[in-house]
This record gives sequence, C-alpha cells and structure tokens, in this order.
Amino acid sequence: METLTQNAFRALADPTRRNIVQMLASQDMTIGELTQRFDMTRAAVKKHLTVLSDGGLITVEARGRERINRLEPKGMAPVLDWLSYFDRFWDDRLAALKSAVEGDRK
Amino acid sequence: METLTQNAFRALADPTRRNIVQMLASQDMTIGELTQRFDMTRAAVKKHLTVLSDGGLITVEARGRERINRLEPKGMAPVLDWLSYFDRFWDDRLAALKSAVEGDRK
DNA sequence: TATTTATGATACCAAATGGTATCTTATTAG
DNA sequence: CTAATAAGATACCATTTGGTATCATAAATA
Repeated sequence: METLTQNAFRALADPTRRNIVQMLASQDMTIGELTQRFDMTRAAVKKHLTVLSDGGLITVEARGRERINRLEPKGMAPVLDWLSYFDRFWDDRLAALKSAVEGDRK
Repeated sequence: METLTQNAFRALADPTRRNIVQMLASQDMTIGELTQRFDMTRAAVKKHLTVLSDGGLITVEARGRERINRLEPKGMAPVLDWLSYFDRFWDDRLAALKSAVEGDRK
C-alpha cells in the first residue's frame, strides 16, 4: 500500500488531473459533466478520478444513478506539509508567515 | 516541450526524488555521495537528477571531475503558485495570511 | 415493463518510467 | 605516463501509466 503523501503527489503529477482539480474547485461535477470538458473517453476520466480519490483529493457522493465528485480540502494536507518543510528554501516570505501561524496555534 | 509547472510536479511525484530533495536541503552533494545513500546504481540516481533538473528544482555545478548538485529554490515557484491558487480550499487559514501578504506587496 | 441514461469494470495497447549493465570520457593521483 | 576515480551515454528490460473499446449494472423515464 502506498502512503497518502505519495498518492497525493502522484495524483497531482498529471496535467489532466490538475485540470480536473481546477474544474472541481469551481463546482462539483459528475463524470459525465467532466468528460464533456475533455477530449477523452469517460473510462479515461474515470481512471483519473480513481487516482485523485486514492490521493485523497476528491470524494464521491452517490446521488441516484449519478456520482457527484467534489474536491476534498483535507487531501492536500500531506502535500502542503511536505512542501512547508522546505519553506526556507522555496520562499522565505511564505515561511515567515507560516511560522507566525504555528505560533498562533500554540 | 513540457512546461516548467508540469516538469516540477512530475519531478516531485517520485519518492526517491523527494528524498533527494530532502537530502540536498541539508547539503549539496555529488552523484557519488547521493548514490551511497540509496540502494540503486549511480545511473539510476543520475536519471532522477536529470528529472529534477528538468523540473528546475536543482542546479549542477561542475567542479573538477565532480558535479555538485544543489537545490534551486526558484524551481519550486510554479508548484507553490499552482497550489496557492487553491488555498481557499486546501487551508482557509493559510489563505487569509497569504492574501494579507499580497496586500502588503501592493 | 421496456428503454434510456449514468456509471462501473475489464481486457487490451502503446508509450513512459524506473531500473540495470556496459562502455566512454575526463580529471586527479602515483 | 599510467592508474584510478567521477561522471556521462546508451542499450536494454519489466512495470506502470494513460488511453481505448467493450460489456455489465443500476436508476430514471416513456
């Protein structure tokens, strides 16, 4: 079994999947609705959704015969956590803010 | 040709490469030094370094017959930028702080 | 009930990926 | 100059990945 961190990073590695994430950020969608917006089959979109689900980035809610796919904010936590460990390298400014937040939480 | 964003996300998708990034965060290293710390051949490590370089996450400086690999902070910008677009989903608290920063910059 | 409609599941395929082994090149050390 | 050392390049291999086509199932509708 893979870790959530690995599955989340893997999920974000594909441009189609990042696109799906962006689309789901504006509104929840069924597979059918997503497929309309891509030049690929429903089966291909379904596979991408499975990878996103494995990464914990989306959740699926059954509604009648439809499945509503929605963004799962908590799923991004492992990615943000991993990246924040390097804030001092990636972006000093953001690092300062983050440490300020950590302080607030105590 | 792929975009920097795509290459950066792809580079981070592999656990060995994220490991390399963590190692290079503590100190610059040659391929030989990195290879000692992994259970794989130098050629395999070299391939990972090429992917990291394509993603703009590391730079290589020739020194004699050695090549010093070091972390390139700027390379993470496309990833952070893409993620920050979704701050309001991933982490409302962080989003608030970020927007405060954006305000400061004006 | 019969038939659409929305989705899931599976088998299959080409290309990309992560790895090895091997050979070459360039620099440092005896 | 000759060895040894550090690294690059390439061919090759098994597995994964992103896609299709096809078939099965469940729910809404005529």
